[in-house]
Amino acid sequence: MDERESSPLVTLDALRPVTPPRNLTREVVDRLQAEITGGNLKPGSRLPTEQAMMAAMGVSRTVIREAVAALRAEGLVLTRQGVGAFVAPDVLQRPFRIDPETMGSLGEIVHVMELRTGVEVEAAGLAAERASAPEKKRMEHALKAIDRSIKRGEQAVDQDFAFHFAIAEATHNPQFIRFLEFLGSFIIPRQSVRAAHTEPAGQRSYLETIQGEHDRIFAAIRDGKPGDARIAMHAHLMRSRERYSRLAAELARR
Amino acid sequence: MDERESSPLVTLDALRPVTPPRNLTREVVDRLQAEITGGNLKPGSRLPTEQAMMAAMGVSRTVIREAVAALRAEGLVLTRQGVGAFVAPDVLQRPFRIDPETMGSLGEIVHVMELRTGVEVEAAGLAAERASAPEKKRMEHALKAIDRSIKRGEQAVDQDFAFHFAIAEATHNPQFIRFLEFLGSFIIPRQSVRAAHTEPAGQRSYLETIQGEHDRIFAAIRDGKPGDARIAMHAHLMRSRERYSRLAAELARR
DNA sequence: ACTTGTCATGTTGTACGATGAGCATACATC
DNA sequence: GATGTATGCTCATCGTACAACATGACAAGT
Repeated sequence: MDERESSPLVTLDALRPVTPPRNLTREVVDRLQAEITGGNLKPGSRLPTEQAMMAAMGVSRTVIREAVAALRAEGLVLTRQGVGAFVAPDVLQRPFRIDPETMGSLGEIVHVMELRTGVEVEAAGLAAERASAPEKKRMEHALKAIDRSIKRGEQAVDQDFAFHFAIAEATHNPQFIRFLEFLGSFIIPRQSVRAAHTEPAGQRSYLETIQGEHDRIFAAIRDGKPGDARIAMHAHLMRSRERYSRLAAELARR
Repeated sequence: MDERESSPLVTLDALRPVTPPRNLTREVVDRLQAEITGGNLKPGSRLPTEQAMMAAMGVSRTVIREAVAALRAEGLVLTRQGVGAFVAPDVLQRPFRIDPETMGSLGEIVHVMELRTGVEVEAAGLAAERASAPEKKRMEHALKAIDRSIKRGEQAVDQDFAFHFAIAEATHNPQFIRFLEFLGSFIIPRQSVRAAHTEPAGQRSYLETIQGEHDRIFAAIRDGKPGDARIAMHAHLMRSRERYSRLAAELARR
């Protein structure tokens, strides 16, 4: 019996990356955050002074200050020079996040696409009400850029996004622009999955079908028909969603 | 002519809270963040050393360290003692935030409501496709709770939200639930403005009108009609938006 | 009585020096 | 080639000092 084969250090469980240790700043952030979210430190209330926290936690002022800077960046705390640090009044207003880890699952991608559908349908309706002539021109240019990309045998990913972005801009509502930018971070995995499952000839036909849908969306916006724009955008995004729903179902069967 | 009446300091425009100055840490955070989100500092790439940044920006190491702590808290940067600070690999996947400061403006409230419209319209359509019998029951109970609150002379704020929340749950998509929770943080100012501008008798009539709209939404969902659900929800939220658009226009004229 | 000015005290913001801890690389040894 | 050691670099923490800001108390003026 070889000794090395029974050593626990040779098992796969041990041979994985070592997690870096937490530093003191992280520890202080977590403690203060727990006090805030746990309700012991109410919105608007004043945190202990730096000196008091130093004494109570046994760390230097640097660690306290860096922790407060971190909490400030997270929007949990406001500081006023000469006065003190305070729990932010709107502390419960946390950001909306999509965990990138969940985007590895096709089912989760579909969920995000459903959310996107709602936002983009409403954007199309608002754009039809509000788009200026230059903004309509921009959409038209974006459509032409998609055409050119398809002719070159490319997938028109960036150009596709630019078209949708132009619609968001035409809403004259910065929240739509920002939300689409936010969602833009999560579009890439979708595109790569598309590339992986479509043959070149079928892919071009597919892209041209999508471009037809784009044309219908644009026509409704150009002609100032919000209802038509919504319907066209909804149909366009519904088709993409169905494709991914089918993929998700196939993978679930494996 | 009294001198004080012509002094510019007596006008309402000057007599508002003075914005505290940005500190150096904030300045450094914004600069580094711009480099990261602007693409000059790629995910995984190493930031300049603390000494280099001190020299380049003309600030002390304290300011640099506090800025890096803030960026770390926002997930943009990872630090390794002895090695350096690095742009986080998944840096482009940022949270979606609504700045609470902007919610003091009625125009911005309308923007957020427009975004919410898109999400809730799609949620209503999906709920009509997917709601189970218990979930429909939950919506029905929520409607009854609104009725009871109105009869008591209350504004049914929480009950109203519960009805919309039940719809989001019936989508079987956690992103809708999470987004509505996220938006829930911003609903309160809307409710308070509503209270300030409606007389008691008109308010009850208004709430009953809204409840009629809720009934139409619920009927479409219960009967499994996604198109009708979307139209009813859109009409419901459009009316709220128009009210606030009118308020914003009135305030702009003052 | 009310308003303005001054001063003392407290608190955050910034800067700097020092030491320790962790990491990567270079070089020596086997 | 593998292992051990030394060195230099960089972040983490601590401590001191001064600047800037804010608040409250008290005095002086009207």
